[in-house]
Parts: sequence; C-alpha cells; structure tokens
Amino acid sequence: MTLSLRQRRRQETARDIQKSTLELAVTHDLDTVTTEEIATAAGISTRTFFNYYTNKEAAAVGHPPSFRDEELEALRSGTGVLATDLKLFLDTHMQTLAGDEAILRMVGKVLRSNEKARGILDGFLMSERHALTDCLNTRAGSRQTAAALASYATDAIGRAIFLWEHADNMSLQEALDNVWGGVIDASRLLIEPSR
Amino acid sequence: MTLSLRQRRRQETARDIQKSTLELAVTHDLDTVTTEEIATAAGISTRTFFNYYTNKEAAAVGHPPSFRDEELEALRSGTGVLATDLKLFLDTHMQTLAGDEAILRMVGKVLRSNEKARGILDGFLMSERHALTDCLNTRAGSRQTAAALASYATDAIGRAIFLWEHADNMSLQEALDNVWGGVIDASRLLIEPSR
DNA sequence: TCAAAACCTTGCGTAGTGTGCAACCTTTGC
DNA sequence: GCAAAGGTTGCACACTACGCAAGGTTTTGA
Repeated sequence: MTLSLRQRRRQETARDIQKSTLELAVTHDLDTVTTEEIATAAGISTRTFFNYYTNKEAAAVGHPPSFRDEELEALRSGTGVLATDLKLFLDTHMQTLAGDEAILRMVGKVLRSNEKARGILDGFLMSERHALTDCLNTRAGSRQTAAALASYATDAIGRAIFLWEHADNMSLQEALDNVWGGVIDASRLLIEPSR
Repeated sequence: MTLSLRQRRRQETARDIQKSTLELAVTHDLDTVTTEEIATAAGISTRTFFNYYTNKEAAAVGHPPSFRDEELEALRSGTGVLATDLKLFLDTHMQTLAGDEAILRMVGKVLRSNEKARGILDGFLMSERHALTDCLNTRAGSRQTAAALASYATDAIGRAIFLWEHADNMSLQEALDNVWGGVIDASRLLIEPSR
C-alpha cells in the first residue's frame, strides 16, 4: 500500500505539472502557453515535462479518477431498483470528483476551449463507459440496453459538472440530482407517449 | 443556390484534401503521415493545406453534415408521439450520413485511434446536441429533460455507426434500429423497476 | 553496508507543425 | 477590360515532441 519514495515523487511531480499547466491555462489560454513556461513553472526541464505527459493538453487533463472496482461490483451485484442503484453509483463517483473542486473547475474551463484536451478526456471516458457497460450487462436485457444505460450515466455526470460550473451556489451533488431528474423525465417521455 | 466557380473549387479542394488525408491515414496511421505527404497527394502546397484545415486531424474529420433546419423544425412542431418523432428525425439524419459510407468508414477508423480527431468531432457534436436541445425544449418539460433527450439521440447515432462498422452485412438503418431498441429498453428499465 | 541494477533528469539534435508576411496569379463585378 | 477581391505559394520562424547518451539518485540484495 505504501508507495516508495520514487513512486510518491512521481505522483507529486505529475500533480505539480498538472497544477502549473492549469494555472497558466486559466489565466492565459492553453494554446498560447508554451511547454517551456509550464516546465519552468513546475521547476523541471522541458524534456522532463515530456517524460510525464505526451503534450500539454494531457497535462491539463491529468489522470481523472476511474470508477472504482468496489463500486462497479456493488452495481453489478445490486438487488435494488436499477434506477436507484445506478443513481447511488453516480453519487459515490461524484463524491470522489468533489474531492478536488479547484482542479475540476480549471479542467472544465480548459475543456470548453481546447479540442485536443476534449479528445483526450473523451478517450478516457470511452473506456470508463465500456467498463460500466460490461457491469450493467449483467442486469440489463441486452448489450445495447446496457450501452444505452452506460451512456445515460456518464453523460449525466458530464452535464452535472457543466451545470455546477455555470450555476452559482450549487453543489456537485445538487447538480447531479437536478440532471438525474431530467434523465428520468426523458425516459418517461420516451415510453409514456400520452400524459 | 448555384455556387460560383470559386466556391465550387473551394469545396472540391477541401474534399480532395479530406480524401487524401483519409486514404493515407487508413493505410499508414494518421500520426505517422505528414502534412507534406497529404499536400503532395492532394496536389497542393503545404501552405495551402493549412489554408483549408488547421491541422491534419481536422482534415480527416472534414465537415460532417449538420442537422438540417427543416428536420429540426419538423421535430419542434411535431404532434406525434415523441419517441416516434425523434426516431424519424434520427432516421432522416442517418440517411444523410449513409450518402457517403466510404468516408464514414474511414473517419470511423481514424476516430478510434486518434484523440485529437475525436476532440474535433466532439466539439462539432456538442453544438449539434445544443441545437437539438433547443429544439426539444419546446416539447420536453424542462431544459434538463431536453438535454437528456438530446444526449440519448446523438449518442444513439454514434453507437449505431460503431455497430455498423463492426457488424458484417448490417445497414446503417438496421444498426440504428438496433441501437434505438436499446435506448427504449433502457428507458423502460429506469422507470419500470419491477417486471 | 555497499556495489550493481533500475530509474530519473537533463541537454542536445532533429523531424514535424502551424502561422505571418509578401509576391504573384485567378476570378469577379462593374 | 480593369480594379478589387480572393486564392496559392515560398520563406522565415517559433513551438512541439521524441530519440539518445551522459550523469545523478533510489532500490535491491548479497
């Protein structure tokens, strides 16, 4: 469990680089910031920067938290109402994300203006969605159904973060509740035509 | 309606560049292809390449068809069952996409291996989803509901294309029907806990 | 405890990217 | 038919990303 000195330093440096990148990106716009400026701000050489991240956009995105295995397992083997279990799963993940609101807000800003950063995050989210699809596949009727549910869920997190960023005085949890209400309403609209 | 010689040439050149880019990307992997190779293949100078596209990933993605105004309007003012109207809307858009299956297939391949290209397409899809949200907002109860429906719909197109690319002997329309079934089942699962 | 192995940082060299600028050519509109 | 508008190109330049090799630090295990 305890990381060696080397591993700890590596994590710290990676995080320092991300912080330096985001701070510069938020004040100046990532495209006009050079890797040299980032490296200097993080107290390393340009060459070392590229030993940690393949490019500045990847440095800005960093390493977002994945769905945790325990949570996926709890969802897979859950016996409650699916909508409730899935919402609980998202709540837990949102709490993890809420652990670093400052970074989340800066990353959000970068994502809104930088295509390459979006692509990098999108790749990450794609594999997360895949893991969630596998997990839901044991509870849904078919793989297509599981894939749709997984999309609903990951999209909901994205919209919740967006809502939280743009609304004043709203917690991440409140934003997710709000968005989830929309998901349920949308589902109802799709299968209950008359009302 | 008729385009001037200049405008027609511009479109043709843009398309030639996209085709050259995709053909090289499919055989060699876009990352190892240089802009110089693309420019030579398209019969233009490197400098001109950058007058058309800001980078090779944008050249590979090209300019995908947007939702058409008539279709959006038909959906906005539709009076049928929402699920049916929305499915019809997607069917129509899928027919537009089916007009160039060769390019669609090559773009799909690039998107699977190239983060930057994904980010570019994602930015495009984001604005499409926004337009669709505005449109659905007149029929859904709230903006969050409309946003959820718009996500369901655009994601369904993406998954349908993915399915079509990976299944043998399946048309785009069949793939969309298949995926849409998953969307409806997922919605039902979310609001009908016991069954 | 200490030397070898493993790993990390850094400078240097190099191929490739993306843009401003100026010269020159083609199309358009009057 | 000619001026204006728009397009293509070469050139120069700053920035990106990575291979390589030299030199330093941490880890390992005898």
